[in-house]
This record gives sequence, C-alpha cells and structure tokens, in this order.
Amino acid sequence: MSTTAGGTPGRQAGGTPSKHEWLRQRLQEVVAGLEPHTPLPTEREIATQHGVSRQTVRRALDALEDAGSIYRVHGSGTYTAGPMISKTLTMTSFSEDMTARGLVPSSRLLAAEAMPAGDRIGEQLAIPGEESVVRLARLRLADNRPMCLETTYLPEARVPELLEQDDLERSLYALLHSAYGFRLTRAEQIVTGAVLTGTEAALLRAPENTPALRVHRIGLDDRDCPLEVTESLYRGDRYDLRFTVRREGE
Amino acid sequence: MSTTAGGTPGRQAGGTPSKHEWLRQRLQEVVAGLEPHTPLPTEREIATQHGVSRQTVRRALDALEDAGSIYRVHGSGTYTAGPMISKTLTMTSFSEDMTARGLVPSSRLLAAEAMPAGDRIGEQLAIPGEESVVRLARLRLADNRPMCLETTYLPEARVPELLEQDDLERSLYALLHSAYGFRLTRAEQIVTGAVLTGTEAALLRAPENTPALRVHRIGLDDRDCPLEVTESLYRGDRYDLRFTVRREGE
DNA sequence: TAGTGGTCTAGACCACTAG
DNA sequence: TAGTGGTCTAGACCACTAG
Repeated sequence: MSTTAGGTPGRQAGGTPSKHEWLRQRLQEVVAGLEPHTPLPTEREIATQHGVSRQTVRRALDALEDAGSIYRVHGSGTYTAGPMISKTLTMTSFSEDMTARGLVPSSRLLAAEAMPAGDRIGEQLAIPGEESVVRLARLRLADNRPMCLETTYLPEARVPELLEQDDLERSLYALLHSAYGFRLTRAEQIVTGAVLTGTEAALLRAPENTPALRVHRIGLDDRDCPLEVTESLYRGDRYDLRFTVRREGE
Repeated sequence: MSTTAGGTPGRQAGGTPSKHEWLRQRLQEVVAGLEPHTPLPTEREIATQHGVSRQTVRRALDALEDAGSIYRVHGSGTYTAGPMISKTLTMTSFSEDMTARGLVPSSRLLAAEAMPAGDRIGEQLAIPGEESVVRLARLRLADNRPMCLETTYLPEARVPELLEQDDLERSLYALLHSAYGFRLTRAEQIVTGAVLTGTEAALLRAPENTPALRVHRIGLDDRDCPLEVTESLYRGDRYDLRFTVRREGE
C-alpha cells in the first residue's frame, strides 16, 4: 500500500472515497488521451503501479467497460474503445439532460394543484385512488426554446407543503432531495411515438403533426417505492434519445 | 465446498459453468416466488447454504440488482423488489424482441443488393466511402401484421457471399454468428420521433401521419469494430420501448 | 451495540490468445 | 507455451441501520 506522489484515495468529506472509484477516474483520464484500440497495461501491472489489489483494478475496469470506454479480450488484453456517440442510459432529470447536451434548461410552471390520484396514477404510485396527489405541469425550455411538456404526479402525503415551495420551476429532483431527503435511484420508462396536435402543439410552438416522443416514467426511491410519475412530451425535431446497449449473458 | 443434493455448478459443455451465474439463477427462482419487499437471507447465510464464498454471492446479487429483481439497503439487508414493467435495455434482434413480447416474428425481404457505402454509412462502418456494402431492406411482421421497416448495411468485405445465403428473411444476428463467426456485443442507438407518410405508410399499411419511432443503430463486434448499421422505423401505435434506468454514482 | 451490506487484499487456478 | 483476462476463496475491516 504505497502513498504515491500523485495522491492516494484519501477520505474527502462527503465524496466517494473508494479506491476503485478513485482508480476509475485516474484510468478514465489516461484512456481519454489514447487512440482507439490501444492496449492498456495488464491488470497485474496496473495493480502494482497503483498499489492496489488486482480485484480493485478489475472493478475500476468493469466501470470503464460498462461506460463503453474500454473493451477486454479474454486471454489477450484490455484496449481503448472506439469513439462513442452515446452513453449508457442513466436516470437524469430534464435539467441534467439538457446541461449534458450543452443547452441551458429553464422552466415555466403551467399548473400546480392537489387532486385525487384516480385509479391509473394511484396504481402506479402504489396508493389508493382516493388519496391526494400533487400535479405539476411545466413547459420545459432549452436555450429558451420550447422543448418538452412535462406533467408530474407525487403522493401528497410524502411531499407535504410542496405547493408552498417557491422554486417549483427549478429542478424537482434537487428539491425532493434537499427538502424531503428523498433519493430517486431507479426509474421505469416507456417511450412511444406521438404527433403534436392542438394545445400541445401550441404550447410547444410547433406546427401541427410535428413528430414527438412521449416518455412515461415511474421514479422509485432507494427503498424501491414509487415516488413520482411523469409524462413528458418532447418535440421530435429537437430531441432524440441516445444510448448504448450490450449483449447480455453469452 | 459441499456437494449439495440440489446440484452443484458442474461444467456443462457450451453452457455457462460459473458459480455466480448458477447461483444467480437459483436465487432468481427463489425471488420470483416471494412478495415484494421480503428480506432475503444475509449474504453470509447464502454463502454458507450454497457452499460458496461471500464474494460469489455478492456477484450473483449484483446481477439480480441490475435486473431490478432485488434492492439492497446498506446496513439493513437485501429485499425483493416491487413489480417490474420493464427490463434493463439489452441488445436484442427484432426476432428476440418480438418473441419476448409474446408475438411471432416474421419477415419479408424487400431488397438485397451490393452498393458503394457512401460517406455517411462509410463513416459509421469505419470504411472508405467507395467500399462496397450489402444493403438489406426488410419488412418485419409480428403475428403477421406489419410492425417495422428495417434497412441494414454491412461491409461486404466482412460478409462475402451474404447475398447468396437463402435465409435472409430470418434472424440476421443468428446468420452472422453461424456463417461468419461474428459476435455482436454492443450497439449504439439513437431514437427519434417520426411520422409515417407515402411509401413508408403504405408498406406498413398504416394511415398517413401515424406516429412512429425511428431507431438508428450501429452494431459493434467483440473487438469494438462497427459491423452493421441499421435504420428501423416502427409503427408507433403497435410498438413502444420499455426500459429501466438507474441513478449513477452517488 | 449487534448485525448487515460495502470494500479490499493476497493468493490460487482456469480459459483463452497468439506467437 | 508464456502471458492475459476470468473466477473463486478466506479473511479482514469499514459504514451504516435499527433496536
């Protein structure tokens, strides 16, 4: 266990102090500066160089492989991957998504009210249909141009006085975390094709029959309980969904 | 290392003989029979019961967590997850996708020809634009109803005499593996909204302006080299895309 | 404070690649 | 056949939960 000049993991307050995560970031930087299909040092070499066990190296490499930065050939070696268009899909908020695309997100609150859940939303939030939910309708903008219509439903019992909050136009995820301590860790999504008509087209300032993407999402907390249902309608001419998929098993 | 009555891993020819995979399947069966939020035995107990190390147990549980079958609470325990609508997105062929949805896939070959790649396709396949590609256009059916229009481009140099194959209407993935030994392990996908018009609407037997999903895919082999570019146009009224996303880091 | 999952190690052996 | 990644173990200690 050497204390290299470059810096050892350390235990930053609030950060991620794990060795494999620290090593992952180190290796990511190295990989970023290499041509595609360049061999990396062997796992045993990396382990020795950084004073960690081979398992820790493998864990860091696993993360890089998942992210599509490297690929491994059994019996041969580890190599830098080709250029990537897309990333592995992860759970992001609209704000984060737009920022990652280099756009400036903003929001206009269209409606904020309490109402009975009803059967459909109630079932998805795992609460009785008579129970109250908070409904937020927002027009989402990117670089001040309409991008998406978003309607979110939350069980009122879990977010009391949400309607009294004054930053409902900002990131809801951030608010849920800071004001209520919730951590959304997983979401189930259903994406369908759609066509903009009537009110939707008008709000998004798009011509009638503009293609669109409808994203239905159920957000779950770290205890696997539904916390949020969101219906998003994206302008198809300004938005696409990019992701990497892998072959499982085999 | 006990040889339990239930059966130990064993080394089946061609199968997946790893202990963690064997244990994963075992645990999956157990989990499937339990109510949501039921605690599982502790990792140490599972290890003892199955005569494996705790790391092997953790690896099996990691897979179940990724698949959304369980969730873990640090310091507390491991629990069965709530009901799932969707699965983690993995790379599948049309045939596999439809079969998983309980539909019977079939196919009608619309065109099969060799042609120059051109700049756009050439760049995506990482070959010069003058080089030849095989182009396959297929109408994909599910339960004998038009579902999707699919056009695939492959570098002819890597799939010689593909056009002479007589089962081009069947699964292309299976053919690429059996006839050429290729393994597609990763794909990058871009999903956009679309509207069916003209020829496309006619071929899919859908009314004009039917919403649709366009999926652009670059398939990569196990050496991370592009092997296939496919453009798919799905009828939006019959098809949706379902998947689970997770919050990364944190 | 007892018990749980999370991280990490040193070492062994296997499966596969590529000369 | 030497070298690589893939699997697995036994054991240690830490961070966190929940009574």
